[in-house]
Amino acid sequence: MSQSAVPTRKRRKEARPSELTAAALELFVEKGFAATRLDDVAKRAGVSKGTLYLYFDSKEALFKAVIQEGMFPALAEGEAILARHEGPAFELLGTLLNAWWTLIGETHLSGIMKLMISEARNFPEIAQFYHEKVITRGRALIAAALGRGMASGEFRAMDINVYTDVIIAPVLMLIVWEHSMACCLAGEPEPREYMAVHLDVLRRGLLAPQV
Amino acid sequence: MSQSAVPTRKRRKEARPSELTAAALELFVEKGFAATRLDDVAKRAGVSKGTLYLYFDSKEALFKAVIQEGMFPALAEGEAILARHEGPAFELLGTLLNAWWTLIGETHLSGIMKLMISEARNFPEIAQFYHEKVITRGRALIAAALGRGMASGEFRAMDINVYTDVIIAPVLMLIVWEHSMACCLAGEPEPREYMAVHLDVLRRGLLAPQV
DNA sequence: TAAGTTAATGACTTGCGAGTCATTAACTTA
DNA sequence: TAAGTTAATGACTCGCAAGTCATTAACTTA
Repeated sequence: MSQSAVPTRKRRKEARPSELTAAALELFVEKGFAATRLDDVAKRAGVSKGTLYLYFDSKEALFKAVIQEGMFPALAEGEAILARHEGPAFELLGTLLNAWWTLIGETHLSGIMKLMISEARNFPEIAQFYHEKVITRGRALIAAALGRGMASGEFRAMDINVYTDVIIAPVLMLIVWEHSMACCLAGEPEPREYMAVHLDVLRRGLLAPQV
Repeated sequence: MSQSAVPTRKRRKEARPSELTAAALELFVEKGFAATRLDDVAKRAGVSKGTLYLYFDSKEALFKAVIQEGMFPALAEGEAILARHEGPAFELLGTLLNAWWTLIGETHLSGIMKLMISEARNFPEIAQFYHEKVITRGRALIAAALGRGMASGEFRAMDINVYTDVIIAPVLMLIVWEHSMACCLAGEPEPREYMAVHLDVLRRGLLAPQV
């Protein structure tokens, strides 16, 4: 008997957790938390359901782990950009928004945002955590860029908090859209083009009138 | 025995369907489709689960009904605004966006948008329907305002399709936000203020330079 | 007011999926 | 290579919620 084709089970204690959260992220984003079967998560991670329970106590614990993973490196990179940037504040703003798209929007991490929006009301404590540790921190990046431009007179006077939200919204919406209405994307603008237009509107909308 | 307090059952064939879809909308938006129990929907509509099945064949049929209800009157009103408006295109744009907020954003109808985003990938056919009949039609309103302004020279030249999406995004995001991260809304700007800032950025971002 | 019609009920069935655990087999080390 | 350790498995339990249906009671009309 040739048992050469039998996929022998392997012991890979280190790799399992991240493989499981990655699989869970994909399925949670696609189907939602409640509609995702743990059997399917395990299968996608190439493992049995029993193994999943070796690493996570419950479905909710898995969810929490999915949310807590990722994101932080991207935020740190954003903060590094902010710290090292010299030159026009509008350029900084553009760099930050583009980094956002490159580091999060284009990657699987973007799914976390859609997932959080869908499930926030079912997991208020996790939403709270996410709001404090991720959203607030991300928003602070944009607010800092606006503050810098206002201080230097490059931007006109504005209410930074409100403007920050208005500036962030199209980027978030783009991400959310790609994870939900992806089926109806024919005729939609390319993300890059969309981002360029957004920046274009902002340039005219934020800059102080030339003296 | 005083049975005066007993809530006697009433026969109200006409009113039931809309009461049931209204209850379902609230719960679907709050918990998501899969996590909502039909017992709870029925209870909120003041009816038993058996009654629910008198009017809807299945949970999915109920979902479809929820999505199909509403929205159309608001779209019609938007189209009426477009048809009757005379004067500056930017004013038209502002009127449309404000009407959007008043007729949808502030009402329960706004939940449909969040619901659709959360569930689109689980119900592709319904997402398709919603995209064609609602989104496309709503987007056409904004696009028409932009077209009018460009034709008259009030707005500078632009790619109308892309700009339409960028303009709509903050309004959608505001709606979605209020239905998901509502728990963390302390310190967030008021919707009206947010809308005003959005329009303010647009005014400067869209208008052609004064000659 | 009695007979007929149908809206409404809620106890019941049933299948599905979260969580368990005794067994297996991949590694370790003596 | 044999004994010991633990990662991995998958068949199992058990509760929950979708969907059913025989019964009840609110209306109708003769």
